[in-house]
Amino acid sequence: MTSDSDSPSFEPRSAPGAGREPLYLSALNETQREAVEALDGPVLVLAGAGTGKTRVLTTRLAHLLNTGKAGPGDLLAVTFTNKAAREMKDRVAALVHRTVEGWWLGTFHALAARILRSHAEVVGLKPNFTILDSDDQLRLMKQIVQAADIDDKKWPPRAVLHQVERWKDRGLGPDKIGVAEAGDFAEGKGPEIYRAYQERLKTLNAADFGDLLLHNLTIFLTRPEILERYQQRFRYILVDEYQDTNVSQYLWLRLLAQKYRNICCVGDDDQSIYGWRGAEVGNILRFEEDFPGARIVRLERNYRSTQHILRAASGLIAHNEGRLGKTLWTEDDPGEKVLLRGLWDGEAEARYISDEIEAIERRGGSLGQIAILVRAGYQMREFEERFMTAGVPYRVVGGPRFYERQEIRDALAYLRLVHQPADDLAFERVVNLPRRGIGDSTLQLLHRFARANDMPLTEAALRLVGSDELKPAAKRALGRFMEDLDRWRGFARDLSHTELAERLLDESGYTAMWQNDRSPDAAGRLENLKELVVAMAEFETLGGFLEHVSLVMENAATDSLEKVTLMTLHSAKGLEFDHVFLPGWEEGVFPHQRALDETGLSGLEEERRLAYVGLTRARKRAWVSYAANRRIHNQWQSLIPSRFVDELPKDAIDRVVDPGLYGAGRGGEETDEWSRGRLGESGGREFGRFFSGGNAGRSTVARFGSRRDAFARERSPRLIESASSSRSSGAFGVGDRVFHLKFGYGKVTVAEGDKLEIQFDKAGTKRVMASFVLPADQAG
DNA sequence: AGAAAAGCTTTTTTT
DNA sequence: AAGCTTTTCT
Repeated sequence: MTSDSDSPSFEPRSAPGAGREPLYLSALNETQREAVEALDGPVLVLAGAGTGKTRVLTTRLAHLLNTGKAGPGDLLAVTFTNKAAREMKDRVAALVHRTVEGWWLGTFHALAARILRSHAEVVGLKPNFTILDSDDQLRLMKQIVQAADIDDKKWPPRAVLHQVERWKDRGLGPDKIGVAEAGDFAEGKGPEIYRAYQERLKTLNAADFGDLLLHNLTIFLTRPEILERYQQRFRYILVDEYQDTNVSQYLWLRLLAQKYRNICCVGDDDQSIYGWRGAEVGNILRFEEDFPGARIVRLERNYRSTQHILRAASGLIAHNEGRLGKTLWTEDDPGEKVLLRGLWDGEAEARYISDEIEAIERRGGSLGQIAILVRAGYQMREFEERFMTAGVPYRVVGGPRFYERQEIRDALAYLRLVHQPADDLAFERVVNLPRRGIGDSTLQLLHRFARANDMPLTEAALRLVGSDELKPAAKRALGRFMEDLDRWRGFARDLSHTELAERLLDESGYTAMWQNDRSPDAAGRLENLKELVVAMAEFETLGGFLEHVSLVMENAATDSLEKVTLMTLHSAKGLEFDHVFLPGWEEGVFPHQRALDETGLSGLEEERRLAYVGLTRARKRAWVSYAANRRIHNQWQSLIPSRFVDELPKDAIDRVVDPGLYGAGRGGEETDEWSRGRLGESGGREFGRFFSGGNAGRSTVARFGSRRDAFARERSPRLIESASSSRSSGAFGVGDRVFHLKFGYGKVTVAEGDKLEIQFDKAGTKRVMASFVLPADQAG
């Protein structure tokens, strides 16, 4: 993953302080070494992209242990993502030749959850509280917003939830929201809604992500003796990606570090890309104020990219104001210039990139070293389709997640309900799934009763079943469900959690529901349910498993096959690839329109940092591309190149623009010249103003839907025909023999809707679209 | 009650 | 294009 993964191994026997210095130290450059050896006192490491940040962090941990200054139990190491936590764990384990299980090394959220479980009662929770995911949060907020009697068209629950989360990110509880802060948001009812939301959470015995940190702060501030215990324990604190911390994470760290002041934060202000989630670059800027006498170390030597790539990235980021300022340099070759390409439309762009990929492959490049980094998830589809038709193996990182699938969430709801009876959100989800004859009217009654008595739905249900409030049919149905629940909770005591899951899914009729379902994806869902039970086996307890699910929502099983990686720029942070493609550099797409509309200049600068992150992922070569036309929300729009395109220093790029773009007539060179002139300096800035001007944004985008559709149909009638004709010949299933024009005969090994994975007799395993293959017996 | 059909908005990035 | 909500039909 990182360039310095080939670091020399840690040598436990090269005795500390005994003249000969450990190998892991002499492998560092001077500044890295300075950052590693400054063990005591506050240290801020400003680590530019590709300067060996992870190596510094892991070596520092090893060094702390090796010098005997600290044992594993004295350390707190915090990262942002699970990916980063896992990488640090792996690398530290390799460095010190021992397991790191049980260490306080993990994400902010995981560590805060761990602390909160130990002191839940301080904030009115039970230790088995549920951690809500965003889906649960939203459903909860919907209920609150409806009850608050405000116009939910004007104040959609989504937006309200977002605001509440921002308050939480800033460490503000409902009582700290003043009138000025509340403004006229949600008709001035912001604090009221926030308070209601928090009360509901408490009734549900649940916490959302923001609560994990916020509750920690409450515990630390109201119970100094508890804080003291943790301060004492964590003698040395390390923080990764410090530029992404929000206020409550910052406060959390500051409290914990207050006693020993041995805190080392590593970050890069130029890579701060989570402002929308409450991250405060300011945290990095004020480090010196909070920790007077802090040592600042700058890592500026880049070991990853070529000179041209670095120059392009540096030139771009130089357009931002308010940076701490770093100058990356490298001793690497100039390398190839960044290739900048303008194309007709999104389809042409995808085709161009897949052609380039095949060319790289022919030159002996490895697919695993190629990444396509997009601004937003919806941009991925175009590439997926292209890669499937071209037979380019690819993997999507951060795509639809296993634990977010409907059937998995349903199954989890059953488990949650057994584990934590007050989990109303889980109750609502499964009470009538499969159908048990418990309909809306029964549920409404149930809700009203629960609300009125401030009790969880389960308890309300029990009471109602014991009364005559319900119609006999509903009473019987609900009664049976409650009996079932009771029995399952008994299983939770007596059986292993995997057995529990199996019986639960079976006896609830949930499995049967899918077995009786005739829709094409039912089989896949049943498979997923089996997989879920298998995944559970890796955990000791049901609670442990549920914790994992809510905190580590990640994709299962990444195979080791060589594949092109497709992901968002955000999830690419911290990774690197030989070849990086950056498509979709158009105004409104990247920088994203909403970033400009909602946060203006600071939003734009964050987008620019995102571009910087993208470019600096590349080791050998980077491609930037933009399309003149693109279908967005099912409408064709014509787009102009991103302002970032013009901010790339001319001497670091090669620019090729397809003829006929941007309204010019047909023809090669002249058109090219025209676009260059037009899009350079003044042109680009002029266009840019339309978009940054706020309300003007969308209206400047030309629309020509029907004309373009006709054009597409005219141009490729055969493609459309073949697609529809093969669809009529029926879907393919696993095991079918099929024929593909390019790859010949093969057998279907995986079928996901119209995406197939086929084991070809001659060409190996490929992923292709169903519309491009025929049943083998019809091929001729 | 429940299913099917017909509108209607929606889409940034993630722990 | 897809998901969600509302309406309509059985």
